[in-house]
Amino acid sequence: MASSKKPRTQEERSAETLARIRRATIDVLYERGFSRTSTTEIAKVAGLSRGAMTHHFASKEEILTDAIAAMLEEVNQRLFAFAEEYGERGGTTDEIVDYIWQFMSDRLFYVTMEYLPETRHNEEFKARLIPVVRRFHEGLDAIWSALARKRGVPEDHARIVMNTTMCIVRGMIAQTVLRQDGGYYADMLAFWKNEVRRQFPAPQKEGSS
Amino acid sequence: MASSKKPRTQEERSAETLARIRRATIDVLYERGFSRTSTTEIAKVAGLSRGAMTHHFASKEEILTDAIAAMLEEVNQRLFAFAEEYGERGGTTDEIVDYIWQFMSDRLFYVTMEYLPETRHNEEFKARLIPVVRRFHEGLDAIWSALARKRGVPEDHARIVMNTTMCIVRGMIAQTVLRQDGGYYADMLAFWKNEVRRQFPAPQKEGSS
DNA sequence: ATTTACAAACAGTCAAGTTTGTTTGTTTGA
DNA sequence: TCAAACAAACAAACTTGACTGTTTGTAAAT
Repeated sequence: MASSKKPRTQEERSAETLARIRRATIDVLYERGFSRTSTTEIAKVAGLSRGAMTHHFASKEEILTDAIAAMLEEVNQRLFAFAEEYGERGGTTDEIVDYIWQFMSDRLFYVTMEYLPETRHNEEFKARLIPVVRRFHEGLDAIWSALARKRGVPEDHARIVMNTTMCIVRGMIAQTVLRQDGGYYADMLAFWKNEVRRQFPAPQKEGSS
Repeated sequence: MASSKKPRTQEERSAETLARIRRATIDVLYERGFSRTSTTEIAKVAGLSRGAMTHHFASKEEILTDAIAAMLEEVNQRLFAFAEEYGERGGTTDEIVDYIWQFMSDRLFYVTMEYLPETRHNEEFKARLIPVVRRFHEGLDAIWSALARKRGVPEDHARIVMNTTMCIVRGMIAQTVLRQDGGYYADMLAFWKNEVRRQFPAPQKEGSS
């Protein structure tokens, strides 16, 4: 019975364990909710002992903020990538709205709703998250600024439309918790896409109406 | 040291105590957050013993759902009252948006954000809240339907604009938790009021553009 | 190339503090 | 006198942080 485990460097072990903890934390947050999220459960989902976690993190709060920050950073990566690709390609406004709706409703904002209220009651928690959230908004800005330049729309105005879009999507996702009705949200999204299209007139072709 | 307490009927005592518990529950929920809301704290804020609460409610969950339902019912009352008064008077669309923003950001949606995620993980909780939330939306519907009839706009369309407005407001309030910037939200609200105005052309006068 | 010493990574247990539901006792109104 | 309204104490269950011990990798010395 030779051990089938390949030897890994300490750094690799550490990095992988941290990743496991982060993933487990977000999973538990999403599936069980903030008030039910215990370090015991996180360790179980991560397949680790609680003692191992105390080696990597000093407190529960540190585990949470680290996991959330890592999650947002990852979203940022994808956001900037999309912004660059989109800027070169010059896509439609509909596409942006769909993209935002998609990645927000795919767990991101549900997880956000779990920890967001905590920041109202925990200054440290809030202080730790504000910088990553700022970066998140820079990522969004990159997308809409690219669009604004292409369409010759003032960036200030683009920013307002962007922020409004984000708020609509947040509000819609919040509502999905108590109201499940696909058509309802589809109608609203369609309506909003129409409005955004109006705000960003297409430069040459692609005007469908 | 004669007791200065006036004798009250059992029903009065009971009703007042229930009201105190409800108020305290919402207060604690708003100020301390869902995960920090304990029955001990609620009792303290209500100025009651925990034992007294167990007489009125069988469980913590019952205390919470009762308080939340009562809060929403009270909002509904005001909503329907506004709808009636507004319908007779025939106010502006700006006014509606302002009104919604006002009562949503005055604690209502902050409290909602505290308990909303819980409904994702607690079916009983959710089942108890869905009917009151439905009534809440009927109240909103009453306002916008009144407007739609006055302006000769299809009610379906009014409903979409209404729901979008609600979602924007929800999303904005959620964002205020991590971003405080009065001007930012003022600009967005102004932009949105403009959009709503476009969707509901004034019947005769009051066209400002 | 081993051996040896050390630090990082991990597991498991314990005690202190909270929280909730229950139970028992007391006061107030019908 | 009886029941509702309230108070207070209790027990069981959780959760967290701290502490102790074991394994795994690293690097220096032989």
